[in-house]
Amino acid sequence: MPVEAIRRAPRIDSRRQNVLDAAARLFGRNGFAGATVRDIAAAAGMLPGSIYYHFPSKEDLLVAVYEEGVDRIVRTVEKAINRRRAPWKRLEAACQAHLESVLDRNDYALVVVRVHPGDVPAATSRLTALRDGYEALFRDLVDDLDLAGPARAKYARLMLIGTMNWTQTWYHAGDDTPEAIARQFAAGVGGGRGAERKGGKRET
Amino acid sequence: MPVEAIRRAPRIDSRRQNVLDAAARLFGRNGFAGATVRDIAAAAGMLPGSIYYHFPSKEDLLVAVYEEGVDRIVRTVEKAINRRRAPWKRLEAACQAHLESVLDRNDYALVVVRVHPGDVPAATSRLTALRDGYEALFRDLVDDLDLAGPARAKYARLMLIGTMNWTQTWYHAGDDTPEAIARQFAAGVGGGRGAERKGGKRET
DNA sequence: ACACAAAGCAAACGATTGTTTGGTTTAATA
DNA sequence: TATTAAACCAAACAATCGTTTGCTTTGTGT
Repeated sequence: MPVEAIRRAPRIDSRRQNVLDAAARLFGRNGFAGATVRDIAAAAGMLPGSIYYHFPSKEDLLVAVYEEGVDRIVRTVEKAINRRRAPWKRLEAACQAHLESVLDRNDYALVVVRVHPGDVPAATSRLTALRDGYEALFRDLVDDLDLAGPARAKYARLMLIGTMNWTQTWYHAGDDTPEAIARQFAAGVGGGRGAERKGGKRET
Repeated sequence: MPVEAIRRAPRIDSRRQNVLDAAARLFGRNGFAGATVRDIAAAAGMLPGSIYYHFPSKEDLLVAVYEEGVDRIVRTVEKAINRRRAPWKRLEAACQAHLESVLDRNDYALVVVRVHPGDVPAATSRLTALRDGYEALFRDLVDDLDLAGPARAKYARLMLIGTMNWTQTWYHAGDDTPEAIARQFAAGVGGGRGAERKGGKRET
């Protein structure tokens, strides 16, 4: 019986999640280099040094936030598309879910969108892999459409992801709802086909 | 006659441009907070303090780079579209010019794409205005198309700009040429209409 | 050749950076 | 209640940050 097995139950009110939330907020707003450990600690209600009880370094903290960010978007999008069957509706639902994550200023989603994997040299490949894993989700969605050729599918996917992640630079409250924007985007790559008509029938 | 008029001719080999180039390189690669004055000075071949002979602050240096960045893209795009007459060809040429600026790792273009106006609080409105001024160029191009309604025109513009600026996150050497990508993008928002066929006739 | 401004060096400034260390509080277990 | 690990504070560390200052070099017009 290993010694490590003898452990107390962790304290209920662990503030690790507070640190993660604060870090997500500041990384998402100011980027990796622009957010300081002191800012994060203050936002989490503790002193700078206390951060290092929960995470061994600033970079590890960023990776943890990034992982949870990808995890949240994946879960949100998967839940949205699991309720649909028609390929175009599934894509539209995925776009809407993604856009809501980004446009509601969801801190974790902003980190994934804003922080470049290259900003953290020691974790570049890890962050890239996470991002690629998420985008594979959209690859499947787009491949299920009946687009004219694999090239169009590839670029439809790239256009959608790029377009959606760029919304944070121009969107502000009062603009169209994420739902309306998602419909426009999906219709955009659809090119007259697909799900852009609200209650319309399918094309022949 | 004002005293300031009595000035010598500036030295020919002024290294102000070297500083700008070095700053563009590092701001574009590492962002504003991620690039240090020392790095920039070293890349320009001088000591950190010497930067402040040419620019009063790091923020002013960023603004200068950003201005030149916008200026370069505007000139490049305008030159590209002035040779075309057909609206779809003009849009396609503009996209190609923009993409070449970004994908050839043009340092100045990267700064405009990467640095958020909000990263430099003292100059946010200035940078936003510059960016908006450039995007107005695309507004005109898209409005000249015969898209179904102003909403579609607006989102076609947003999709194009977002998509193009996002390419830097996935593009690497060996991928399709900027020309091919531009054609795909323009065809994407065109939706079966427009200039996606290479030597094709215009639609009726 | 001389004067003078442009351009840059050398060296430091105080502030802030990520991080470490040792001690202290808190709460759960036995 | 005594024990023990979890969780955090308090204070500092060396390094690096943007920036300033005083002095020197470089080049150009007269």
